[in-house]
Amino acid sequence: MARSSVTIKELAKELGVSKSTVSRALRDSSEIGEATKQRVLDLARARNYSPNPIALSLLNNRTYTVGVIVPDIANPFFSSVIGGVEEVAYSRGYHVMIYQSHESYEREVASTRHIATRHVDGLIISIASGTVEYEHFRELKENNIPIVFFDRAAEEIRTHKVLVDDYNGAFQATEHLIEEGCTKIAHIAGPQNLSIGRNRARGYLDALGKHGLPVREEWMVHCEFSQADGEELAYQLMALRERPDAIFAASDRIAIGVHTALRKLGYRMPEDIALMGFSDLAISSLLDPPLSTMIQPTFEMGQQAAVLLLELIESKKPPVTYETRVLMPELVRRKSSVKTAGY
Amino acid sequence: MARSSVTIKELAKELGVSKSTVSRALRDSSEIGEATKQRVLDLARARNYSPNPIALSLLNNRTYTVGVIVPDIANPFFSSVIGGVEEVAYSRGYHVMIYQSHESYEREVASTRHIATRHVDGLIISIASGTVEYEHFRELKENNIPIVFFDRAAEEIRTHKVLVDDYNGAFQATEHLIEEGCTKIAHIAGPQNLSIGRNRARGYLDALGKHGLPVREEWMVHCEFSQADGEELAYQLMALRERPDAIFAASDRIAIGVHTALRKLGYRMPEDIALMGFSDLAISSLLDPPLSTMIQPTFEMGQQAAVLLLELIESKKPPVTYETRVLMPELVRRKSSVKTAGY
DNA sequence: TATTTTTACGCAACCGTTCCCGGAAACGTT
DNA sequence: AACGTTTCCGGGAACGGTTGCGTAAAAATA
Repeated sequence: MARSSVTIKELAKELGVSKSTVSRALRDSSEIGEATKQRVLDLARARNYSPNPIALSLLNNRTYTVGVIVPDIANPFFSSVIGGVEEVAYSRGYHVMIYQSHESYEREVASTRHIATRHVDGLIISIASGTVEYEHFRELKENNIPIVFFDRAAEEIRTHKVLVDDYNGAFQATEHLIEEGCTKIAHIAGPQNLSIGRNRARGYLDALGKHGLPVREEWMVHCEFSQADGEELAYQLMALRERPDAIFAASDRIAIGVHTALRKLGYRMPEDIALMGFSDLAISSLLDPPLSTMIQPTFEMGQQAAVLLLELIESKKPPVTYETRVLMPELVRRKSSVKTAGY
Repeated sequence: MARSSVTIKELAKELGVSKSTVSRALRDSSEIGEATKQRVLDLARARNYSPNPIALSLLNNRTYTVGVIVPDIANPFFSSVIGGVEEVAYSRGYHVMIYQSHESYEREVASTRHIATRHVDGLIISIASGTVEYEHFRELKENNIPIVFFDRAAEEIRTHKVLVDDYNGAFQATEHLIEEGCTKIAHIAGPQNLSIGRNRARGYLDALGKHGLPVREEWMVHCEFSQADGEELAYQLMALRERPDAIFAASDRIAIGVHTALRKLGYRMPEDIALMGFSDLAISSLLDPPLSTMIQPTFEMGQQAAVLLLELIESKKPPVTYETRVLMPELVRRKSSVKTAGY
């Protein structure tokens, strides 16, 4: 099946002028007479002409397309970020190609390489939890394709980054549990090869420290960002001789697993044990009891990432300094953690 | 920022041969001597050559890209379909560009046009609930860009379609409620301008008819596929003088709204009232009680749509006849509707 | 009126690749 | 030795645009 749209050459032949004249008339060049300019414009409109973007790409080595790689588009966190990216990209004439890494290093590398050969103008990415090597990002940079990281960044790659202040968020979350009167607070941490996993764990530890609460090794466990792992670890935690009176999960996915486990075990939240998640999942408010969590500014994160990327793309020379923007998550108090009156 | 990769011309100059020779050697043409072929291949590997896909696109009017337009990528139904599309597309060397219509007719038209000018090889789409005009699809067909619809199709456009048997699914769902002993079954239907809305409503009505149950006008209401609407309408239904003893919601989203309302009102499910949704949302199993629903073969739907589209793209001439594949949804019995023992 | 300037357009190269066509050298055949 | 075949490779057009440069005609100036 072939494409059929009108070309400049056809317009030119029909009007009896050269294709350069048509091209210039279309771009409203000053060196084309008013009369011919009108004739060209009229015919172009009549024939419903639109320039071939592929030819343009070939000419100026630009595709007006940005690639986005996320672990999973079904995750509302990522789809919301993508929404933000799309908004600013589309408004500035760029397309967005979305790739999924499915948390796999191999697929991330494959997608990155694909993007490189596809001559995408730039890449916005949140790295997969399985990624430990960053060579594929260096290759991109060597090809002069700018990158912006969001949420999960490769620390050693120098480029713009848009992050959430996971440390502070976790700190706030933990402090909230403390304010609710909990003293034996456990943490189910995320993968420690991801900075978000490490930072949330640090925030937890420092909050405990600030309030002089004990840090017990057996109360701090870690796993993948998965519901199944969360449920599993909740059983372990509650089986301990010294039970925690609160669990702070590093993500809502984990927290939902914990939630399921606690209900199965017959615990009441928050009376018996308080629960907090991280990164609002929209499902979280539907649970019974609804889950307290840290809301992340996802849409805004996408917008900012896109703004930074387009800046890189459109500037002639590499910037002198790279920027790291840090956005603040916000505490949402729901029933799973709020013991105090008034709720 | 410019791209930097090696071109055929550069390889040719370095080897002292013509670019046609290099091109042919790379494609392993039989009319190039073994010796030169090796030299070319070696240098190409050393210089890390990869052909410029843009130039290729320009040449044969192909982009090896398929567009996908869905109302909302955050909806697991659609993201799962996209997963299926990606799987077969990638395995056959195609890229996938994802667009969101956000249920808006205008955005759907804009995306469709965009896709047309972008010279995508084909389009896979599930139309927005706000779409009533199909002119933009005709334009695509005029440009010889093949389309495959999934789930929500434009009936008057002749092309391949992959649908779910909504009629039968709704029929099964309703029959299931009847088997559980419900006799006063209400239906919250979806938008009636979408075939999936209409077909599910028909399935509901016919199941009632088959079992000789009354069809009461006030027990059949309709709204958008939204949680808020579902909650709203649940209040209305339960306020009726003659209360239903079961509600079949046309989608899980609606059903979740109903679920919330019923709990707020103090009803027990399924004892006081049974509830069924449609199109498993993954959240549905986490509700208390878990929601019965009709699982849709989403991933498979994506695969089939992609297979059909690639077939259209790669065949020279338009097919003599267009195919409509109908996939069967599957009943999932959960607590919200199962009164009988053994659960 | 002769000369210079401006206006308005065409020619051709270019982006990176493929492919048709044509031709030189090496080879095989009588 | 003369001729037809292969084998192997280069030239150049084409895809659909943009753009630098050259130039004829028209307009402005002397």
